Amino acid sequence: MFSLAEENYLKAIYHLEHENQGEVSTNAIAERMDTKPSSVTDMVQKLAEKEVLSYKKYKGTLLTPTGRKIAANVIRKHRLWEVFLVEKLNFHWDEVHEIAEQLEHIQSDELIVRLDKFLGSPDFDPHGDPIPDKHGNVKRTEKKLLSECEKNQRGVCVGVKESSGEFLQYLDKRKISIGTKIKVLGKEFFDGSMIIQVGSDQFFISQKIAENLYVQTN
Amino acid sequence: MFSLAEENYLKAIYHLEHENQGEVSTNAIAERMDTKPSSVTDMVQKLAEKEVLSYKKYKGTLLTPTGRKIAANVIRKHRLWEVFLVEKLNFHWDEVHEIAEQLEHIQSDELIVRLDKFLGSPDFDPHGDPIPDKHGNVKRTEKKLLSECEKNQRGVCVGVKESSGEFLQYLDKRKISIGTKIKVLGKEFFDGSMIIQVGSDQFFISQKIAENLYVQTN
DNA sequence: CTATATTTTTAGACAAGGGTAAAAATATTT
DNA sequence: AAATATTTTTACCCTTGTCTAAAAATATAG
Ligand SMILES: [Mn+2]
Ligand SMILES: [Mn+2]
Ligand SMILES: [Mn+2]
Ligand SMILES: [Mn+2]
Repeated sequence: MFSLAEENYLKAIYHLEHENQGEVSTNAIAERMDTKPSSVTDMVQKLAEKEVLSYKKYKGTLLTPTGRKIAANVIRKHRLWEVFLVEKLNFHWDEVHEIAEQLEHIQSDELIVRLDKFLGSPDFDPHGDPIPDKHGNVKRTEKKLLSECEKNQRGVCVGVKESSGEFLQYLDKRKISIGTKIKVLGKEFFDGSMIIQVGSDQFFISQKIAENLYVQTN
Repeated sequence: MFSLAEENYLKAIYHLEHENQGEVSTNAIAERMDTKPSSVTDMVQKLAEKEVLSYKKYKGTLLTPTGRKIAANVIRKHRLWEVFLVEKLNFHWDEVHEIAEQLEHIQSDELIVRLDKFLGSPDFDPHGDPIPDKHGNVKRTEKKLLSECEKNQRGVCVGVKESSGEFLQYLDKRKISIGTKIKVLGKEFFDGSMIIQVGSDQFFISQKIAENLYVQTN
């Protein structure tokens, strides 16, 4: 029904819509997909024909309900496969994204029904991101960046914004993973750096770290 | 390294080489891959450039050792995924081939190492076909078609030649699967039909059935 | 040993997806 | 309001993998 390339466009536009709250520009898509704006224009016009997104020249695009559902399903598959890779094949959470990028395009509804059951119908992937249900609905949780927390606030790590290997490996070294409790002991206004407590360890983190860690506060 | 299309050609040629013991003709490849001879000529010339097969105009092709290894690895992945689908996701053996056709192209050596371990390093797939090892070596077992058996011979079902849904469903109805013991009670020379015993059931099978069931005799 | 049939290759076209360069539209400065 | 900068689109080309039609090579029959 939809080619690998089309699925990747829909997924990228879905994510950009949520990040930017509104129409998605041609350039934004091109940058995200690491391709050229002219290629994006072509594809977006094709997808508009197929009625999975609305497009007006020079005005940007928005997914239709159909398009959003297709995109959410690809993301569902991506995240379920990531759970499989970590939980069943014992991959580390920083090793699974590239493989899931391939697996998310396998076409078989029954496969996903069974994979989901096999994994115990997980709600979140190994990076703390919510797994859309079979109808494309996502349970969005209250979360904020650690950098938005104040001194003495406590939170539980629920996800990462960045998920590069380097960053995830840093978190590992600091023994931070999904579910880890974090307390802000101090915050430097000049550079946004913090002193935090993780278990019995206390250490310094830069603003760059704090800006890429999602926590749920109570 | 090799595209999905290229992998499929190598796999088809690998199988044809084993079936026909020798060079594989352009037409044979076209028929197997459900494509046109002219397309095959194009692809075969490209693969010869890449030195995964040898090709002389009008003479047919043979895989090089490199080509054979690549093909065996695709087959390894196909069969390991089939084991996964049947053993872990509880698919039926007649439902897994199409999905494995997609999964066999996922590119990640580490994934296959771990999948193999997760499955307990199986030697055979759900249809009784041997799984090549990581070097591309296949343990070929002594097996023959049930149609080649004589009256009163006993054998164990070790595989199927056909693996269409219809055939596998027929076998199910008759309670025949890999490992099932079969005894030939009678054989009709006129049409090749047989009376066989499976467990406590005795029934008639046509030659078409007997020609598509592999057994190991002792 | 020709004549015919079959197989295989070549030549040219097409669709998908992507790239360059230039034109057109929109945004931002002055 | 013009001038300039940026974004977006168009026009055209490229690669992969496919197809049709015709030409060339090989195999088969008389
Ligand atoms: Mn991912
Ligand atoms: Mn993830
Ligand atoms: Mn199969
Ligand atoms: Mn099989």
